[in-house]
Amino acid sequence: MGHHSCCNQQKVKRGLWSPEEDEKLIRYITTHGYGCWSEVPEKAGLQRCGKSCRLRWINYLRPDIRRGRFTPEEEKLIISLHAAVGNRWAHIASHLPGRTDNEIKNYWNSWIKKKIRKSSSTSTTNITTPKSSHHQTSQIITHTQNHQLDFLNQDLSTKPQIHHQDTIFPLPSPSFMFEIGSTFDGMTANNASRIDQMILQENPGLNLETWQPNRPHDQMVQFTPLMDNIDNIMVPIEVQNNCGTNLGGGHVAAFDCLQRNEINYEWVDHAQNCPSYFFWDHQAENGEEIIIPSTSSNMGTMLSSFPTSL
DNA sequence: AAACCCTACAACCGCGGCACA
DNA sequence: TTGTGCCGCGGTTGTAGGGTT
Repeated sequence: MGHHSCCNQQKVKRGLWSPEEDEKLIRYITTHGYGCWSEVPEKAGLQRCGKSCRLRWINYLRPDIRRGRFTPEEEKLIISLHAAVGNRWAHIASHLPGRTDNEIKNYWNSWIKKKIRKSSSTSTTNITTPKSSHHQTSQIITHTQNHQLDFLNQDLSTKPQIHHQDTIFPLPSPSFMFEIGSTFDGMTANNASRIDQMILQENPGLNLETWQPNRPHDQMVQFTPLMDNIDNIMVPIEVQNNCGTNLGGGHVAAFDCLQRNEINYEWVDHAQNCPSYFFWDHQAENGEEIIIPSTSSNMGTMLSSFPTSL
């Protein structure tokens, strides 16, 4: 027998939930919570297995669920996220408040069907199903290294919320900045690969002087994510000396325009082929950057405390 | 009016991962 | 270290209800 023999017991009811069953479950969960799902059916007086109760509550009964059609914004977000992470429905759902993984999965599957039907009924060339677009995106992710997408794997529920009106560069949507090239101590740092255009959209017209007048060689680029709830965007970089020799590579975190006082680096020294990390604190200085060495363990802490945009 | 088809979405199933003894 | 129980995830199936023939 497998893990869930409880669902095969004869007394356990299956299939659609009746309004009476819903009422029992709602009454129980709202008064007792749901610490242990396996205990819920008995305590709530239901002839169901705990798993079925959990599913019913999560996907249908919980009060913060959002019903109705997906908005164009939600649809765009789903498409972007799916392009980035594939069929990780729970992860995609975590970016859409009130929507469940099941709902998004169902929506996507019907959307796929529609698209396939549409494309097969029109042209035989240039057919693009979501599956093939995902394949293309996977190649991009591999190329730019998976680390660049670490921000997609974070639990965003506990992140501080920042309001748009606080931004230094007023934009209709949250934005991030990072250096696409900079010069320091006779070395240059460049981002090693192009930014995934499906995830970030460049905002033209940034005033560099406004950013950092004492470092005119720096090239700052401002990007707006095509998805909400993004923080900690990791951009691959390479550093060369003034002869063009590669000194190392790693990732630099793009930093939020709203709180541009933190930059995190993950750095791999090409000569020693070992990772080291440091934290670049802009707030502690007066126009001078101070590099504070740190360990890989507190790197994780810093990344998780990276400011969030909404 | 009845049979059939299609679609949306609710619900189930098996599996992997985790916690704990 | 291993076994067990549980949770959560993603794939899949079932079903209600509306539309079409």
